[in-house]
Amino acid sequence: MQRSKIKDIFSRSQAGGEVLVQGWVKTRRSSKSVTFIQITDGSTLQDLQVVVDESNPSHEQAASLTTGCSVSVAGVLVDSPGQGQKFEVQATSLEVLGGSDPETYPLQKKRHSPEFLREIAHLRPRTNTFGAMARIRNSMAYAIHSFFQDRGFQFIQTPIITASDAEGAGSMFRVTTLDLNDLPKNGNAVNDEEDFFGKPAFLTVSGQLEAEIFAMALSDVYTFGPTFRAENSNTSRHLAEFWMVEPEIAFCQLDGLAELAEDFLKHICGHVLEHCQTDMEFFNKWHNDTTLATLEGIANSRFERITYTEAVKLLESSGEKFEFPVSWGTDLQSEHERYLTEKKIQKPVIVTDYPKDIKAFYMRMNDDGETVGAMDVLVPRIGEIIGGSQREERRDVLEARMTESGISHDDYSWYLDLRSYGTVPHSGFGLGFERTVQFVTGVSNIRDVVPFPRTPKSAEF
RNA sequence: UCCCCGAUAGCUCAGCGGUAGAGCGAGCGGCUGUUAACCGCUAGGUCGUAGGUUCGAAUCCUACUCGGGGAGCCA
Repeated sequence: MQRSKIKDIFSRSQAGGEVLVQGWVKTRRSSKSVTFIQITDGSTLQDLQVVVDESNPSHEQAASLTTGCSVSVAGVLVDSPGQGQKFEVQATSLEVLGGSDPETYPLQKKRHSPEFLREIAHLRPRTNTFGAMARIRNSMAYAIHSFFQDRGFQFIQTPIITASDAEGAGSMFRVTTLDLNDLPKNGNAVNDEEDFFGKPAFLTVSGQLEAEIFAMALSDVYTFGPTFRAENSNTSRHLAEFWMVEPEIAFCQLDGLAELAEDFLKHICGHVLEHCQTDMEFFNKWHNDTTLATLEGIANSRFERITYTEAVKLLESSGEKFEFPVSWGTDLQSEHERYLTEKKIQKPVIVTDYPKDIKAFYMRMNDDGETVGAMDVLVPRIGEIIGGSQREERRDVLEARMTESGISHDDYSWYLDLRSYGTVPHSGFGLGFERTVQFVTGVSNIRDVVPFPRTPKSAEF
């Protein structure tokens, strides 16, 4: 008989017929005459109840099952007389595939703290929370690809190892094959020529600059892959290794980019609401009872658009007491972003046109000579979820900004070339995948929305 | 990296100068359909690590390690 996934069993319109189900025991409840086993196979949050009667030759074995055992059960799918489930399986045969010593198995049939589960990251996918998280993460990754594919974007694979070391997005991890206990020296300095690539190499902090290369040939492109930041950031919103989505669009200006960012977030939220209903209801019930309403709000509301200058005025006239004072020319603090998106406007806000001195060299200079065509999308709870800009396409202006920022024209001659040969207005943004999963699920710590979190002083598994 | 808080049984926590406690989990027994079942009994701890104060330290002090909340950097 062919194995049925539990998700498919529950999507049947009626009971009846033989089924073969295989999975892991969540809990078991036994009385003298009957044993109930809840099993999960990860296809859905819902457990399947298997009933083993006293008359069944496997009853003794069934009654000794413990949490974590793997089983293969054949039986008849029947309507469940009990509360709590539509169908159940009346077992005809039961085979234990793998035991699970209850004295040492760390998962119990009760709630565990996220901190404890992180220590057993090889077993936490078996929990309700982490299983639901993995399914939603999967569904969101699918939604990201389908959004861009439907719009004719090309998926570009940018390098993970890079020799560019000044992309302006934070400290980088060095990649080397040199013997750290016996470094080749050139005088007092390390001789990088002896390293694998003949020069220093690093893990990428962003695929943006390389994506721009392809946007200047294929028009609309995106990257979706791992990025690395060696910042000593210890917060619930930062990882040293995380995934980022970076579209880059030729012939597109800042307002078009804002439209795309809004459509993109709405598509992801809509997709999750449509395809992950059971898992989302679980998060809404156990983790954050506002997350479903927030997602529906996003899917159905128009994002607010304000300039940085307007945001500063709103904050100054708010009457709110902030720890950090607001003044034109300094970056918005977390508390300012939260005030705007949670209190003042109460939905996602796209803030544009920031002062040039607090933004990266590649962002396009506005006509006022003071601000650049930058764009941040702020959402409740998380703050900045998307950061992007129109790129500076004028070679002379870009060169001046690079000089100002102390960036080598020689190292980035290829980037400048794009402005010499058929330059066009273009724009792009970056979206932190894990922050988006955090936002969607309402899970408070970013370490719990990624299978194996990498943070300062922690790289287990 | 900075500020605040924490670390005691497998898990979640109480105890806060005088010989270590609970709930859950686990083990054993019971229970004719249960819903993270229920009832009874049992076992389980060098109180994060290293120093110090004291007649006596889980409890007070110092340092370190790890974790949480917030901040900075950012996605």
